[in-house]
Amino acid sequence: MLSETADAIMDAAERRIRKAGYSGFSFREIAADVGVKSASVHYHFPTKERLAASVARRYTERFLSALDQEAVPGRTEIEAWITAFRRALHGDGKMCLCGVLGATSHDLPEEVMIEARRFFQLCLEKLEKRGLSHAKAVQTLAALEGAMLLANVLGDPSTFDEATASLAA
Amino acid sequence: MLSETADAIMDAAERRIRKAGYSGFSFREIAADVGVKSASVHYHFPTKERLAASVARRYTERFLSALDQEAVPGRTEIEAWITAFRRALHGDGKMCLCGVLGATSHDLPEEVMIEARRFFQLCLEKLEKRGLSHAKAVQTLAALEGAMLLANVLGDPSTFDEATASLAA
DNA sequence: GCCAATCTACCTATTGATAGATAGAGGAGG
DNA sequence: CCTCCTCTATCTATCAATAGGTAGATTGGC
Repeated sequence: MLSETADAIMDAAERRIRKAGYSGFSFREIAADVGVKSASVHYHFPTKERLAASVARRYTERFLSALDQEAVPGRTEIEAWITAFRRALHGDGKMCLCGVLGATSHDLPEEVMIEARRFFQLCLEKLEKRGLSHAKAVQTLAALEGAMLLANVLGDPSTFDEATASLAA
Repeated sequence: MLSETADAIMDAAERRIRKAGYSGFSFREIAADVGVKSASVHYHFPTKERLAASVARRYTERFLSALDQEAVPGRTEIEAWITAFRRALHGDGKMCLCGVLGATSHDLPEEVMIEARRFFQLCLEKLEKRGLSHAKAVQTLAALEGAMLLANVLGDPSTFDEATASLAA
């Protein structure tokens, strides 16, 4: 359903949003990344708000499905979450996309804010479905997002492992 | 040493950065908030980079000194940290300023990135000075920043208390 | 007179977005 | 096979608004 170009646009937008946030990327930058003109980006995604919202929704879907694939026998549920977040951290985009968006939540266009919030709501829902209390689910997700933030700002990926070490216990 | 106007400029800049990040505010917006022209903002802070870096440094100083004031008898060290972060959350700016900046760390001008990183380094140093292991310090700070992020994006301040409930134990 | 502080006015670059032209693919009908 | 039409996807060119930053005049207190 999505053309090759639309896919490449979303890839470029995801990379840039994870690095610089919603107000830190432009249509022309995305277009240059993909190798087209900015008008072509508008053809596939009429507004910046819609582009960012589409990218956030795709990110959420991919993240939740990646989580399912980390659930292997002999590994606790929380270990699977740690692994999934660590993979997101070590990919070329360093931060969680919805973490970056969520940090400036009060300045986002509505559509984008809703998608960012949805990521966290679905994560909590999933954690609770695995038997965690609401409080424990919130604590786990906060610890994982905070660990990514610290690793990012300190420029040291091993900080993520240190920060999440006690979660598995 | 700092004029009244320079102070008001930093106040406005801090509010806007906490809401929208480094690329989410402009000299003209700050000027309008304060009630002067944008050229006057440039007079006090020649570049955007220097303004943001100054704001981040002041935020760090204020935060660390606020921490000291939360250290009352009969309250554990970690309870003081939770209280200090909760105060930052409930102020008009919802997120931790250095948390917002740190999320887009890889896109910041160098001076600003250094100040954001410094906030986290000093926080860790202080936690370790109170007897926490490095790992425990990292876990605590990650949990607090993550708790702010979740409360912010979910639009529910009580999430912060839920997320930090187990830290005091 | 001097100096800090503010102003008006402007510069160049970039922003998100739109209009309109163009090129090519794929049918439909003769 | 050929012509006409439509649709998709891209382009060029442009818009008004806003960005960060600068030059130079003005104001008012010491």
